[in-house]
Amino acid sequence: MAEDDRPAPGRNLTHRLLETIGRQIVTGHYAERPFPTEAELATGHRVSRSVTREAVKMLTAKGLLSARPRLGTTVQPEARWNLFDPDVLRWLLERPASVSLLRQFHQLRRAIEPTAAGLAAQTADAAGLAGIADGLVRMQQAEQGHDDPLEADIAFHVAVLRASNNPFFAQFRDVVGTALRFSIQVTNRIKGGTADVAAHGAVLAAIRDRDADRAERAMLAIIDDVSDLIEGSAGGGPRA
Amino acid sequence: MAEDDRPAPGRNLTHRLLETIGRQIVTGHYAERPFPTEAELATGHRVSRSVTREAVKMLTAKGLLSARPRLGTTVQPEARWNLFDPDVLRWLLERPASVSLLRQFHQLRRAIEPTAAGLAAQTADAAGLAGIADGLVRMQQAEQGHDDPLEADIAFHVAVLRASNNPFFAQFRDVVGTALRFSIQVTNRIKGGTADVAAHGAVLAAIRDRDADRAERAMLAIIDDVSDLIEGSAGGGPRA
DNA sequence: GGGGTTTCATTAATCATACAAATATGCTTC
DNA sequence: GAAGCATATTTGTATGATTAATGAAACCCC
Repeated sequence: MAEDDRPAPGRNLTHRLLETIGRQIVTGHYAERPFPTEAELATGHRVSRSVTREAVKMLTAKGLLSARPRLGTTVQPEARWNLFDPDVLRWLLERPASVSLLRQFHQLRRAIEPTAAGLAAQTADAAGLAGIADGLVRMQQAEQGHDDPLEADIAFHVAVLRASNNPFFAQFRDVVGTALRFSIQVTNRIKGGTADVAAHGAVLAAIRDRDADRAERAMLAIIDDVSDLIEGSAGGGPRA
Repeated sequence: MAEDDRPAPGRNLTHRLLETIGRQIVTGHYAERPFPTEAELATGHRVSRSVTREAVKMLTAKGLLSARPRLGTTVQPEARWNLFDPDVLRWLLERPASVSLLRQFHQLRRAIEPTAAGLAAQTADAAGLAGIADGLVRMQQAEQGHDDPLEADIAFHVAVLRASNNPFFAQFRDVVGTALRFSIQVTNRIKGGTADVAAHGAVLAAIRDRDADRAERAMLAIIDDVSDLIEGSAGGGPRA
């Protein structure tokens, strides 16, 4: 038993078990075999029932599990999972065939980020603008080796989401961060060119000018640029 | 104690407590006063500590709480909440000043749904098309009093999200459903006109024709139509 | 034999209690 | 004052007993 029971670091036993089981579920470990009962989980992972129950309850809260007396604990269909949960998102990356996942990320970014940029142009306050400007500065510094280019890029995009002044858009910070970190792995060293920083600068300029339409288009250009790399060279979909 | 401790129906004690505390947190009950300790929660709600801990763990999983020894349990800043969690979404509606929330919903729908319609036009399979068509039929029947117009409307929009073949877009079914149900309350009886069904029919037609661009625009028209009602008559933002 | 009802076994749900670990707080000491 | 230490508080972990829900099997009546 416990064939995938790597220690999985965490603050306490419950979080460690949460990580272990969550990863197992998302990676399809229980796709065929039935999910164990409370007692089996507890003995299998050498923890008490309290710890087991609390971990199961957390996974239930994230939509991954469902527990009912007599029926036992069962894995929920994937459609019920809270995909925007940071933990679930992280576990998703650990399963194979994730190129399609990256494509889905970018389809989502394509919908969200241009609109967020447009909203930012309409509603961003001083703090919001400062955050975006700071992200751009970091990207410029990264070009000269004074900052991490990936983290700077993420900071810029997250700042735009925040500046939209809509908490729902801000929720996508994890998705965007994950997608960008993941892009690097797949397309292997795509960012860092000067053209890229210029394109980001264009977004900031449009937002500063309160030109929502231009901000949208500028952001869309950035994302399509990456999408093209992912698709090979098949072009970026609709909107001819 | 327990001034907002309505029974809150639920399968079991843990879920009942989850509902009660979750609603209290989201509605700002603990904005000023400190969050109680485990022991206080247990005695205050007349349940055992196990039940309390499991409810707290579920709220932690949804990003609403954070617990550390000696520090106690504290409410997380709103930016950490998993706003797309169906429970959190539902609790959000119970707090006042929700007109801005409705506006935020529609800003999100405006970003998501047109893109989803475009993707559906590109990738929808037979089942996806059938789902959308079924939603449209229900709307037509609702017009003649044979179905609930609100539920039919929701079914249509959710079907489009599903047909996008991107699980992330499908996640927004709760947001869209919530937004539509909520719209009814605020704008009071806006749907049901024949023009509305025709607009939805246009979306389906575009998707059937595999015309992504037209599908996007048709869906955008539907959403902007509702947005205009929400904003009074201030028009729908960018994209002149 | 068929259809409904009851019983039963299984499993999660709940309660209660004990002890362990972490860590702010305040005291003590230098 | 500053550093170190004792202590009290709060969450974390473990365990045993009991209750409630429920699918499945046994059963009974027709």
